Amino acid sequence: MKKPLYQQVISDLENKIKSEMKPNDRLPSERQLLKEYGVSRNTIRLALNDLEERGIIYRLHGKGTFVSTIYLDQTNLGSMYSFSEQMSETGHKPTTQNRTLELVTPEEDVANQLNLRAGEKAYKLVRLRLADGVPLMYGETYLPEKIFPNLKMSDLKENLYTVMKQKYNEQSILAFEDVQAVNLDEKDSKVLGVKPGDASLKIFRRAINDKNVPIEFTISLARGDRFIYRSRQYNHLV
Amino acid sequence: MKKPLYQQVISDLENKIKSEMKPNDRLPSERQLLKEYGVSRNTIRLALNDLEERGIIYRLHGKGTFVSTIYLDQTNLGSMYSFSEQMSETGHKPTTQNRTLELVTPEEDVANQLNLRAGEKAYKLVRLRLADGVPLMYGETYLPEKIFPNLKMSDLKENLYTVMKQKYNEQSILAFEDVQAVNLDEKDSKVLGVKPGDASLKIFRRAINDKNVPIEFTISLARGDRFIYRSRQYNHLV
DNA sequence: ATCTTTAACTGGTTAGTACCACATTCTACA
DNA sequence: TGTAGAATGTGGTACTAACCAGTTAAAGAT
Repeated sequence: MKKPLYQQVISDLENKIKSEMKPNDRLPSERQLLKEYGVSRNTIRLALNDLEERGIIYRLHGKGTFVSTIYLDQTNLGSMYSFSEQMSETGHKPTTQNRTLELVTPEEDVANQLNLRAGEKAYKLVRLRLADGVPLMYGETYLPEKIFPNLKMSDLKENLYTVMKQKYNEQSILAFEDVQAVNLDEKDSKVLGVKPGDASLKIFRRAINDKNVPIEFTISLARGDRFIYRSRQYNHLV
Repeated sequence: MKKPLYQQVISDLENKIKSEMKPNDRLPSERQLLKEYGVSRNTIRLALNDLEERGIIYRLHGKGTFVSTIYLDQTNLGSMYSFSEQMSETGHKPTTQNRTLELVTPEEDVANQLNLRAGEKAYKLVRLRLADGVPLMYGETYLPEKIFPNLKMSDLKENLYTVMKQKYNEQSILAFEDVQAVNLDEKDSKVLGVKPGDASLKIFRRAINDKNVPIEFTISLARGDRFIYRSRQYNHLV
């Protein structure tokens, strides 16, 4: 499985930027890059578009293409829609401890979030996420039984979203996330390995599939000193 | 001032989608669109890229291009891009105290976020936001002088984004927001009217205009017990 | 010397063509 | 009557070739 050309250019430029360049340094012009890599300008621009979109570079008409500043700070871990992906991207080794998986009748608030009727059950999955071996995030995930029947711990060796897709052909198109700051209590602070009272991000995530049916509800606690929630907002007002 | 072709295609497609199409409807194929609009495939793909990036459409290799589900639901508030709007929608009376506005040479990290060169100045605006008279959020906003020359306190009777648009014809298309949980120190806790050590959301916002030029950088502190950061995540990963 | 013009950069837009990879349908062979 | 395979449609990648539109610095005129 060989990568497309422009993705190779992306990787290469990204590495060079990371290792050899400083913020606001100028990159070679598009016409120079085209010669260096032996590809067309189209391909170069595809690669640069990607880097620009991800905030790694910025372009100024008539002046050139430059290294952004935001890129370097490693602490930027991004929003949590896929913990493992984001970790890998930022060069950290992500691990997940699946602690418990049980079939429960959820509390009313959780049931509401999942549009469950009285008595309908859901799987409750408790996970601890670590980066480079350090606890970073603790999460309780609820998955409706009617959508994910017969879910097993052994399924969860894979990424959760992979399991959803492959075993159940379910996929989250849209997720709503609410983020709140809380002071950790004794118990939770112990789990995350910090002091009681330390600030923590509490993230509520509600994911729905393409038919607007809720398929996941997760409550997470993330260490305030190590986790940054990142999102991007588009304003298409026109 | 005539728009580029592909932007016309974007507007036109966007209108059609809004007025005539339903979620998951299929758009004409790229090769059909190319004939309809009398432009090259390159141009069509540029337009579709934009719509895809903004979550309005999604593409499936071999199958076609489709209308996303998210676009319809009007609740387009996304996040905190406009404090006042959001508050009104939730039924609270928002007020803003503009405390200070001064022209400063920002620290390096702020300068970097705004892509300012050494010595370039920015307006620093300090604001306190209240809901129903209770302090809720404290924010420092930096605005590049070269983009907003001659900014005055009296301009700020209006909503900041209204001023940007009307006085300077600037508009933020995309904003990156990083959200972190912190424990408040003595000073900040006093401003927000809570106890030192209380958890708070620290929000970094970097907004750029349609030319990818940073036009705003804001650092906010929001009361953890009263403020929830809300966002939505689209996954058309397939 | 100073100002104006021009030339030579930069990224931005557009056209046209070709082929690849995935998905579906139609067709021909067993 | 199936089933393998071809044909056709979709988006994805890639190249070539121009020209447009800002920016900067060199060349020229005053």
